[in-house]
Amino acid sequence: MRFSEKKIAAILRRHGYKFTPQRWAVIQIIVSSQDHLTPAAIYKKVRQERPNIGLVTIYRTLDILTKLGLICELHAGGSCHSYTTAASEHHHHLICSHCGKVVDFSGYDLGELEQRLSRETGFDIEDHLLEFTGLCQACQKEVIR
Amino acid sequence: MRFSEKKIAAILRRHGYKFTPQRWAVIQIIVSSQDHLTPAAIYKKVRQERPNIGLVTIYRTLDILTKLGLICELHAGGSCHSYTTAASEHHHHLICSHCGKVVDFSGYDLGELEQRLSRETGFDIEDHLLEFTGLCQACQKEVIR
DNA sequence: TATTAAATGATAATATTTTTCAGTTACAGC
DNA sequence: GCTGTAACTGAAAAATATTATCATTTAATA
Repeated sequence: MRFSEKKIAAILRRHGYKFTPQRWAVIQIIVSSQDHLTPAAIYKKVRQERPNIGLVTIYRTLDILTKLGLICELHAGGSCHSYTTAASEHHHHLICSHCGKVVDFSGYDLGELEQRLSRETGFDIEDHLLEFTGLCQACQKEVIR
Repeated sequence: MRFSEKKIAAILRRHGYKFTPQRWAVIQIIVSSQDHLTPAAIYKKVRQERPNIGLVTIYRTLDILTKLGLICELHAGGSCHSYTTAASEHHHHLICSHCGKVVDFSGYDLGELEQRLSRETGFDIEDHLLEFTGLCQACQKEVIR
């Protein structure tokens, strides 16, 4: 229920954004998809329900949703500029390189490594990106390698 | 000496590519830069020495060098489609979000996590991406937050 | 040195993202 | 419920980024 209409509306308003049917449509498409989608793919899907929506609105909405932490970008496996639901507060991704399916995982602590790196390099570390790619169970059967 | 002219020439030839002055120029620019560069930035720099080089050659060379594992793409901190030297066999990155400086690190083993994820999700994991972002020592002094 | 497959640069085509702006809409305050 | 207003939208154009095509040139081999 993290992405109920009410909840999303509240989050947007709390940050000074309006809750519009266009934004809601974009969120629904991303949340209801198992895999990650590019802006163009989201545009295509959303237009099936709202034929008048503009691509620019997609880009603007993706920016806002990313800023609010409701969705996140993927990078590994050449999937730059693809988006998926940000299911939990802090998490990492496991991406199927064949079907694009995304599985979240959390509970892995990089704190110790972060401290080691800080100590060794003098960096003040702010953030990190950890993603795995591979074949999901379903695709392993399908793909002959 | 990992990127001596002789060594690079040998690697290219071994894989059926020719060693051209254009390719050597691109490699030198990337290797001699502390931070990561976009194709456009590389183009601009290389043109100072070879004004006739085409942008297409940059793209083609980046593709080849990436395939050969001599350079690698960065992703964290909005730096998608930037390239840096692949200094060692297997390594991860620490990227300064202010000046773009890249520090490599290795010796951190994700094998255990990988096995846990494999077991829990059924994925056959092939690859991963681990990058940290933060402020390098020099930039910490400069940037007021 | 001659041969040839591969690489180059110019140009055009395509794809992606951002900007601009006039008209529309959500929503806070009445 | 209405109204005023700031925020949002869609269309079009502009700006960027990337890829394809092709005639010419070049590196590498014998």
